[in-house]
Amino acid sequence: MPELPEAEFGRKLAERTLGGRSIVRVRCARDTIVFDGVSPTRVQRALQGRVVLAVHRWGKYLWFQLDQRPWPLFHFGMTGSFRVPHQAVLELASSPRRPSGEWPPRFTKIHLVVDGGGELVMTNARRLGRIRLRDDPRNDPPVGRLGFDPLLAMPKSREFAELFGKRRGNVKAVLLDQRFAAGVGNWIADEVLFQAGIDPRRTAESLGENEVRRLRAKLGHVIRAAVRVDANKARFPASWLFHHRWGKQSTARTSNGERIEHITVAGRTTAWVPTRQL
DNA sequence: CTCAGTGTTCAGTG
DNA sequence: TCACTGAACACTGA
Repeated sequence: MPELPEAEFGRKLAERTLGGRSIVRVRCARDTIVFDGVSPTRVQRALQGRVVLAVHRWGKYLWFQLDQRPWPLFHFGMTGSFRVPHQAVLELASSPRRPSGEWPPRFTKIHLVVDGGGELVMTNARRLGRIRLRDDPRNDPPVGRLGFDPLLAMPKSREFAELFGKRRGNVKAVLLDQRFAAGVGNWIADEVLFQAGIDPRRTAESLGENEVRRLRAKLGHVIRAAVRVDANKARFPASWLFHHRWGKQSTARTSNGERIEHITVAGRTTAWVPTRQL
């Protein structure tokens, strides 16, 4: 699930559920991988009794601003999400399948209950997600090493071109590099390049001024559009590559009938349209 | 049964 | 320092 729009949806969900509340109960799974550099017990102690003042996001990372440090820092990996007890509308947006009746859900790593009865869990089936504690999540690593957040702090055109100009390697690798733009993942990178009409294998230095401007504009556009619909894929515009990219094989076509090809770029499966991306 | 996958990090190489 | 590759992590679903 998790690229910037999914993380932003999780942020809103957490803030709506926990904001201004004090945490009255914490249950942590015994998981020594997802809890990274800190025991589940220590996380439990750090959160128990604290007030959640706000929930913040940078790129794909989320953290709680509490009335006392350290603060918890979350990353969803490839399969994680924040969930709250059955709320049909929200479930639709966060999980494509499984109406799921069980609570807490399977693969729950942390389960929070706040005063007033609100509840939130983080699930993580594949265990590539992480829960950490940080004194200053925004500035400590790993968040401190991230580049700009395209939703919160998109650089002006000129600065964007400057940052981009320092990069080597192919343009898709640059988009995926979290030290450049925080929050871009595989499908967003492909979608942006598709809409900008740029071949993902092109080197960064081969792009002209107009292409760099287009790249910036589409990056902002794709992310804002996905955030606007709470990362609900069914509501992404019909023209997006996203809906067709998994057609796999030679049958995959865009809404205009153009052939979609699958290749490996920057070590990731890449869907692109050779007739449109030059 | 096998393999790829909406991610990150690290080791090794050039 | 930078960039690239491959592997590791863990598990599900095609």
